Amino acid sequence: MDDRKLKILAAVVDEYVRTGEPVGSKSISQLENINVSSATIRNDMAVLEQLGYLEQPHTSAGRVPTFKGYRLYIDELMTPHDLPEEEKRMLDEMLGDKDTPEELLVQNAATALTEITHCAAVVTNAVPRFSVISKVEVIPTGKRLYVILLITSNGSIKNKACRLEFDLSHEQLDFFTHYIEENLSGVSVDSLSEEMFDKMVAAVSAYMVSLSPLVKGICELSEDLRQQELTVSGSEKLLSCEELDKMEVVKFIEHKDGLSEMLENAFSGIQVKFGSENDSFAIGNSSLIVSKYRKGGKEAGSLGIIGPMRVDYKKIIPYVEYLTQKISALMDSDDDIISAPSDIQEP
Amino acid sequence: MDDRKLKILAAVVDEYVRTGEPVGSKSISQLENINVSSATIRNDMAVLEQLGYLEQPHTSAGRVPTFKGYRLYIDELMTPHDLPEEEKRMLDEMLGDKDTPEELLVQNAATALTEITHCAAVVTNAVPRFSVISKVEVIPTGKRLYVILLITSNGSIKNKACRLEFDLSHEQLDFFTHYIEENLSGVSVDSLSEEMFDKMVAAVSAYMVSLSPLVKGICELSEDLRQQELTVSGSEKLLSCEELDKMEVVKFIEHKDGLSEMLENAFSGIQVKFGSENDSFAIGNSSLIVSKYRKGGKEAGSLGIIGPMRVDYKKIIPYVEYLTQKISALMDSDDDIISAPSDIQEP
DNA sequence: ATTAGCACTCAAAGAGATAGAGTGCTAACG
DNA sequence: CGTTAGCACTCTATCTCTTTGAGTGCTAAT
Repeated sequence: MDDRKLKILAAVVDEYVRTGEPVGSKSISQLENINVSSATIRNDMAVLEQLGYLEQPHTSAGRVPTFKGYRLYIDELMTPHDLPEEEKRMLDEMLGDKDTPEELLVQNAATALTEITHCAAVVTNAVPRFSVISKVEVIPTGKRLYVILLITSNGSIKNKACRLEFDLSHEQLDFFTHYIEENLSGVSVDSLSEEMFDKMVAAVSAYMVSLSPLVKGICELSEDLRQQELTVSGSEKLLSCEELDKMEVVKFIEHKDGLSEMLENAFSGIQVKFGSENDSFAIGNSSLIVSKYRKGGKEAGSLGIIGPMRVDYKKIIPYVEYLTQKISALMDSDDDIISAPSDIQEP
Repeated sequence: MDDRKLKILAAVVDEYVRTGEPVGSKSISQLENINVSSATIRNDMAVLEQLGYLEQPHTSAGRVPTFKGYRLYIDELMTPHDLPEEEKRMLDEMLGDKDTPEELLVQNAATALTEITHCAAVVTNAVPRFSVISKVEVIPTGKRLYVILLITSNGSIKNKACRLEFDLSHEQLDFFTHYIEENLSGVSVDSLSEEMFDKMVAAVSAYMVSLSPLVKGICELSEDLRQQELTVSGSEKLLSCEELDKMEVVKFIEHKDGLSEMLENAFSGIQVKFGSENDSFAIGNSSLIVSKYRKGGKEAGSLGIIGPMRVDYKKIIPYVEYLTQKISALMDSDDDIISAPSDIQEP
């Protein structure tokens, strides 16, 4: 593979991304840093086509990059733009600071991405896998009705109402609260399991059968905590994309088919995947640009955009990269929102 | 206005709703309960057009109802279908029972409506205007960090983390909890106001200045409670509608322009409004079918669908009507989920 | 190895031509 | 007088045919 051929491939991708039309040998020859005639370019393009990097929509049309062509361009040829300082400042402002709740942080990042790229943004929340349960409270609020409050060290607070068969006495509630505190306080969210709660139901039932709904309630709350949530925002932008199949987009908006697999399989660092490469993903001709953000050095969630394959990678990749780095930084400084249970001052 | 002409107008609407094509005099004359020739119908249709009830996309095409035509059809001509018992049972099942939280109830209704009608569903939550605050708890969860828990008699539970300047002693927390309990317990959500909280901040600050963030936190939670929330679900269905302008639909999905005004202006009972009649609403050629549900005899929120003007009113209206009635019934029986504070058994 | 020149291809855009659904009007009918 | 059959007329949708032009591939010259 000739050096000039690579240059031509890059030029074709750039031009196609810019105009959206198949690009011909003439328009390439007129570019600044190309100093060969259109005939030479035609020959090279024919070779690039044979190698599978370009294709023609039909004879006598210009060339369009194949996804193999995009792949080479992204992995080897492209040099991403630098993000100007003022852009960085703008993004910082949109994101929030270290006091911004984690959920809001990724949500803000998603909003920023949709506005800048005019594509759909996709984010997953940070599963607080490595945070621990710092407090469980059971608060009576009415006839046989109790509210369970579950708080983790990373600042998630979940609540749930729970109706029992009988009212609990002061002692019964005390017993239960102590039991739960002893068994769950300081336990990491990741190690919570269905079996664990089954055991607790058994233990608690031995004392008083009608307590078991409370344990079940806590179990359900902990499931909420562990759940990886996938949010796609601005998906309506995909409908304005000429190159995406409307039916496929509508289906994707409804079911988000294949997206979580795509994200799970991604390794760290910025990454670009094409709908056509992966048959579990619903939208052909689409491109997914994602990166994972980290918290405490561990992967915590993903952030990126879904758009047409013809998208300005040079421009968009730096945005996604910067945002994930920034989120990682903010989440780490943010680790001590709610301190570990040992520090809690009991009233 | 001739009786036969009305019959013909109704037939045109029915046919147009069924087929989606402009309807001609011949197809009307072949209908069962029409016993005049196509020529007669042609004459009548010409009159209906002059009166503004019908229009022709172009000469030598059939007629299509104008929105004035739809209006007359809906208000006077149409007889809604009866909802078969099995449909009612299915809806009952989808909705939930009296133990289902109110939010979920309306959300289930929205899901049911999108599935049945293939239109977007719109719901507003029940603002718990007439329910009262039954409990406020402040729970220490870490260094200078407190979680506020606000519970109302209708079962809403809201929480919020709050960071103070200093840690509170047992006595200080006790003082605060008692003060809040005394001033808010049993107060109706509707009567909560900014000024009220301003006074409380002043009173509490006299005791200890650094308590004021807690009051502000409670104030913010109460704002959450009072907020009317508008949810549109299944809005992607609108994009499959031929007769709606895609750009307008996308704009609507993004901003929900004019919808809350439309809903606020609605009076009780089932109601149909057209996008074309109301210029604040974003989607031309659209139709909004809503009804308000009630709680304790008072209007509590709205429920309905947004679709193209060409929609099967005879079929859909009974669904919306039945669902609002059912929700009203469930919400009333549901009024005592969390009993008033006097009934609370303190541990 | 590169380039100019030229014949060739193919989609997109435009120009008629045709078919058919539906109308409006007129004259006949009960 | 309201209703109806008959007929000429209109207008769109669809098809085919032609034209246009961008872009190619090949060949021969540099």
